[in-house]
Amino acid sequence: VTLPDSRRPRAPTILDVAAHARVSKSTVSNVVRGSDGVAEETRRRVQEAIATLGYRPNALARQFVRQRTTILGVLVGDLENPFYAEMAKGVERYAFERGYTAMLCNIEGSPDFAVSRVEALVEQHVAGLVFLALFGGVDRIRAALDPATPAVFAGLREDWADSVSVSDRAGAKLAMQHLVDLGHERIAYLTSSHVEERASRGRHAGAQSVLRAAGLSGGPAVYWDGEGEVARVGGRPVTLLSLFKGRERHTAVLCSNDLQAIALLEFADRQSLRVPEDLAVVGFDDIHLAGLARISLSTVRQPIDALAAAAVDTVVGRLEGRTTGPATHRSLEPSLVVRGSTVARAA
Amino acid sequence: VTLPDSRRPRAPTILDVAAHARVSKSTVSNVVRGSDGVAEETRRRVQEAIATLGYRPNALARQFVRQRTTILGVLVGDLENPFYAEMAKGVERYAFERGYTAMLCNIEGSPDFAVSRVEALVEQHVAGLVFLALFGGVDRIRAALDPATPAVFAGLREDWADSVSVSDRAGAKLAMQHLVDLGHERIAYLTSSHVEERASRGRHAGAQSVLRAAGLSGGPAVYWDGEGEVARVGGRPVTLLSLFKGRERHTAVLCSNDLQAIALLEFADRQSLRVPEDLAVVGFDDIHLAGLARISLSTVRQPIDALAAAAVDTVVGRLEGRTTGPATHRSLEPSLVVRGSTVARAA
DNA sequence: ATGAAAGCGCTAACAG
DNA sequence: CTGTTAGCGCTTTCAT
Repeated sequence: VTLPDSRRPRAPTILDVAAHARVSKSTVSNVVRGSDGVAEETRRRVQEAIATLGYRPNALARQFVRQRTTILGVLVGDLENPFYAEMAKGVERYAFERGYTAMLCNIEGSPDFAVSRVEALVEQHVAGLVFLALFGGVDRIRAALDPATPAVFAGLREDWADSVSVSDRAGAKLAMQHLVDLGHERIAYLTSSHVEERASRGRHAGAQSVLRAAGLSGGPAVYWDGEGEVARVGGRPVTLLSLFKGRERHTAVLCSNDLQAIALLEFADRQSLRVPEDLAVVGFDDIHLAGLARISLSTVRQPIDALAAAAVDTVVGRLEGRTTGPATHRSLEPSLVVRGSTVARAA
Repeated sequence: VTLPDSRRPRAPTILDVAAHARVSKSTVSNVVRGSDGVAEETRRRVQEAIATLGYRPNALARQFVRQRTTILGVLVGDLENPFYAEMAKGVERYAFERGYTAMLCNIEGSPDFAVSRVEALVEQHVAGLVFLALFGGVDRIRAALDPATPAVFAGLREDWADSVSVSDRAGAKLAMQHLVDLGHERIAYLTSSHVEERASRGRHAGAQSVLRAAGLSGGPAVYWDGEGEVARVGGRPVTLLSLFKGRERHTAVLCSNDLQAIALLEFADRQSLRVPEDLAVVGFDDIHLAGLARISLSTVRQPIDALAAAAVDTVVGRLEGRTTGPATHRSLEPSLVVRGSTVARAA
């Protein structure tokens, strides 16, 4: 693939352009960077030289001398989760529009992956970081971070850095109130290790508060990873099915994300539990999938595109000096999308 | 966020380490790069200095002097399509395992996006490129490419560069033979602009050959973008429904990818066409989604993880000089996954 | 408005 | 085995 060195003509440098245009390399640099204070006539000559030589600035050299890239590092929870995929897509697009290239790293829910990816990104001197997720070992992550590199959390919140997210409490409340309004009295909150701790706690708290206000009793969070028949309540294993059988059965569930809710629908189908008659299910995120007729999952919608846009805005604001000072926290509004998993469709 | 320059201590450089260890910077460089020919004792001293100073090699400087990065550029068709998301995930992981960082760019099915992303990647001097998709304007893409940067196509084939893919013909044949075996006599081939031309043609050809061999008549490819009621056959609009109604109705469809097949299931549901009784549907890719009980889509499975692994292997092979010479083309085997969209489940 | 010059931190010959 | 040296291509003062 590579030609022998002697035969491959070196790409033209700023020096070649300078010679061709009979100016100094500083002037060429000024023209290339669009700095003002270059005579119109000179600028023209330089641009002509650039064109005829086919000069392309060497990004590596620029990055080196400035000790800064125009790369935005993006930490993705798991690309297989459409929520992250959609967020990642949005972030990539907005970043590109603003002149940054996105470097997506998939941390697959693993703290070790997260740390190694952050280290790689920092080593690359990325201009900024966008976290779409964070699992475990916050200390190790923070240690790997360069304090001069702005970071923003999108779709989740950490106090020590900028963030853009929806209120987990508010979202969970919307969902819970909907279930309570439908007459459900025993409603479980299902979460999993794939959902960030803090987000999950917020959602649980929101759920509890609605239940209390309605005079109903809330239970502890139930952990279920979306496969197998066994869940955990307060660290003790219980069969998932036991939650939905017997006198004390739950008739509705709020899931901590759509993927889990869909897995629960699967489970219900296998167990011949009718949804929504025997079991109402609400998810969280509103991934596209949730809207398919065959899934038809009621869920709490996160404004994914707006989150992505705001997150990019936030880091870029720091990078361009428009924002300084302590961490900012923007909160966007969740909304409820009612579908067939809670309300039987009119036939 | 940034401390005043005077107060932020410059990160230690190779020179500081050299001074501290009382050796020359070349020796430090040799130790850092793991080059042999360094006395054990010296190596120890240097490593100690590195540790006490907390020295971290400056990747930007290295990249600059070598005029090469360890970044792999990855062109993704559309992250919202789980097929690409799963591929991207695999590529990122395998690349990282081999010491490369992946830079994912989403081209969203647009030629302009593709060109601009490739330009950005080339400007960054990525070590290699992995194309998971390619839409239109191949010439513009090739023009933007640096001939010294190896590129590989994963999941699709282009003759002018390395590729790893499954045979579209073989895959389509598996699917078609399945439908023919089930007794279907009028089977449509549905494709869309989101599927690469070449792949789509291969799948259509495979489908046709099975139909001919069975003495059945194949038709032209039907274009449908997954939404709306209107499709196009040979450039002329027809209502999608007309394909499935009347005496000449098709009783089965082979779709060019799973996402389209799922959209077709939606359509069928809306039109009260029963699947598989009135209409059998086969997809292509076998994204996870296809296996959900509520979707249960029969499909042609592409070995996504193997494709990703092989693709990374291929570029890395070029980069490390293990492969030279003309473009290589690896072909992996597709397989058929039969589910409820073609065969009614036993009750 | 333009030019001269000093690096940025590292690699890679080449000498010793 | 270790040190010396010459850049890589660009940005950025600082003179002119």
